[in-house]
Amino acid sequence: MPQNTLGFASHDHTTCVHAALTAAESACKERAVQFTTVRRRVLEILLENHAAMGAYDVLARLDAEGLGSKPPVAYRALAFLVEQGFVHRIERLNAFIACAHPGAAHDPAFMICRSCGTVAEAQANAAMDQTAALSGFHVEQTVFEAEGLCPSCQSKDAA
Amino acid sequence: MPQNTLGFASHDHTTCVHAALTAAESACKERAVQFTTVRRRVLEILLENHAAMGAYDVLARLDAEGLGSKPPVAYRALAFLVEQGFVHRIERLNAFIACAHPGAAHDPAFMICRSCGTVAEAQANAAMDQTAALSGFHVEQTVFEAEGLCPSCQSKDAA
DNA sequence: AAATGTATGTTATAACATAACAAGAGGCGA
DNA sequence: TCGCCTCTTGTTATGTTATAACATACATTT
Repeated sequence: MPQNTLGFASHDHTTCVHAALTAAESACKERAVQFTTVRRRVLEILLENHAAMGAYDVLARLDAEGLGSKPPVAYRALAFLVEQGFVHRIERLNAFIACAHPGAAHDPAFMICRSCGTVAEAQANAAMDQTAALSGFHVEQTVFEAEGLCPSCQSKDAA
Repeated sequence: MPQNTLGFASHDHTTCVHAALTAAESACKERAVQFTTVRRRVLEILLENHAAMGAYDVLARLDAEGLGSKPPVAYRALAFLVEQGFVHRIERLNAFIACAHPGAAHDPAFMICRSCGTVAEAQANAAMDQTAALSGFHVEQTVFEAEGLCPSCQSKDAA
């Protein structure tokens, strides 16, 4: 079930950011949870360049804006955003990235370029479920990450 | 906590440990790399109960046996074993587990029980490669981990 | 012995993450 | 209004995971 890969292609960024924020806002209203200043700002920071950022990188930004300076501030906002599905955690990098498919139910997969650090989100298929079902394992969450070289870094390698 | 289970089934543990050590030993000979005391012992520790262990847990064991007490000792041995394919890293748990299919070329997938902590290794299919190929990404390594409930913990849940 | 390559020992610190408790802000019923 | 409840944020302190950097040891080759 392949999908588009925001990460390696250019796009209309302003529209994309706006769409993501709007989607998050309305999802919060619907679920009766609060889209507070800190939470909103963290999502905006992650959306800025679609990069995977460590919790402490996010925290540094918050601190610069006077929104909090202690690790729990960042971790709590990130935990909220991950819970709500607006942000994904990249285990391989101990980092976080804004969801590229806001609103859609999904089982994300990531392609991580080891050279430039770009992370692209794709749609994983249900491959794991099959395997798991055979052993009676009940899957609740999946981590599916590939590390390698993105198209642009492959070209540079060849040069 | 199930002990001496490979995945979610019991097995002939003595034979399994012996096979894994023998396979590692001959692979090292073939590749002209050294299967030193520390490296061998770390693999043995991980094989003992097929559990995923943190680097510091492994280090505690090494320390108790006088084989080293500082983090780099454990991390270096683990890095070697991962490089050689005798051990896998579980990103989700920041932990390490002995390979359940020594010698076979593979692309491992893991099922992690959030209740009892048991980790089972399965064979991943090439699902990611397909998805990645469409975007021109060159996959070098994959992380494929599922978290959920193992058969035995599902039963307990129902009770 | 000197040079080389690989492995180990050690110090120090970086990087990532959370427990625990205090304090504010807002809603809501008595 | 007051008191209560809940959610969020602020802060201290610490726990956990990981690596850089440099020193030493040990075996092999020349």
